[in-house]
Parts: sequence; C-alpha cells; structure tokens
Amino acid sequence: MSQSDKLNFFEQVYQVVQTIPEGRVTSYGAIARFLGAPQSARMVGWAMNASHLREDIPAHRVVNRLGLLTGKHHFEGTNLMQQLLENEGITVVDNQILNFETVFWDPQNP
DNA sequence: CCTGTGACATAAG
DNA sequence: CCTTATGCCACAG
Repeated sequence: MSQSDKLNFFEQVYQVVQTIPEGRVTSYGAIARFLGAPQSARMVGWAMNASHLREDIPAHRVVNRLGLLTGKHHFEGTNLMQQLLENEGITVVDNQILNFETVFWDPQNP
C-alpha cells in the first residue's frame, strides 16, 4: 500500500461520525484524539463544515467538549440541531446538552 | 508560496 | 465569568 494506506483526514472524521449511535454525542476533541491528533480538533470542525458535501453525516451529534451546540448556526433554521438531538432523546437547554457525560460517546471506548 | 480562516482545546490573567 | 494567546492542520484565494 502506498497511496490509499492513509485516508484523508476528512474521511476519517466522517467514518467516526457515522459510527456515533443514536441518542449519543461526541466531541471534536474526542474524534481528533481518536485519529491521533488530539491537538487538531479544529480539523474535525473544519471537516464538519464540509460535512454538508457528504451524506449521512450526523453532524448534530458532534459538539464541543462542553456539550455546547457551537455549530448549530450551520444548520438550517435556528434550532434544527437541537430538534434533531431531542428527537434522539437528548435534552438541550440554552444550546447546551444536559447530562452530557451520560450521552457522551467515546469512539475509543464504545 | 504566503495569508486568512475555521462547527476546537488548553492555558493564563 | 470574561478575553487573549497559542497550537494544530487543511483548504481557498
């Protein structure tokens, strides 16, 4: 293997995001760390920004480490991200996920 | 090639 | 609680 042994960073992010089960969420840092770049969480966010180019990317399940819906403005409307999360049984108040640690899903420790 | 930008994380004051 | 600053890397222009 020479060229495809290492997938693009974006692809890796999408792979992980698609693995997030319903009713669960994860953080950019957790994904970055899973990919071996704990200090490159921004790349995850950047990948999510381009997630609209992909399908089946539940970006609403990815929030920052505080459980804050920092990227909700990238969804249509003003509360679509929250609606999607609540639709999966996640409670969101003031753009923040309640019981974040309870619904948190670690790609390295499912 | 260089610069700006970004849905983050962490540290410091 | 707040704002700054730094690191990290990919991409657009």
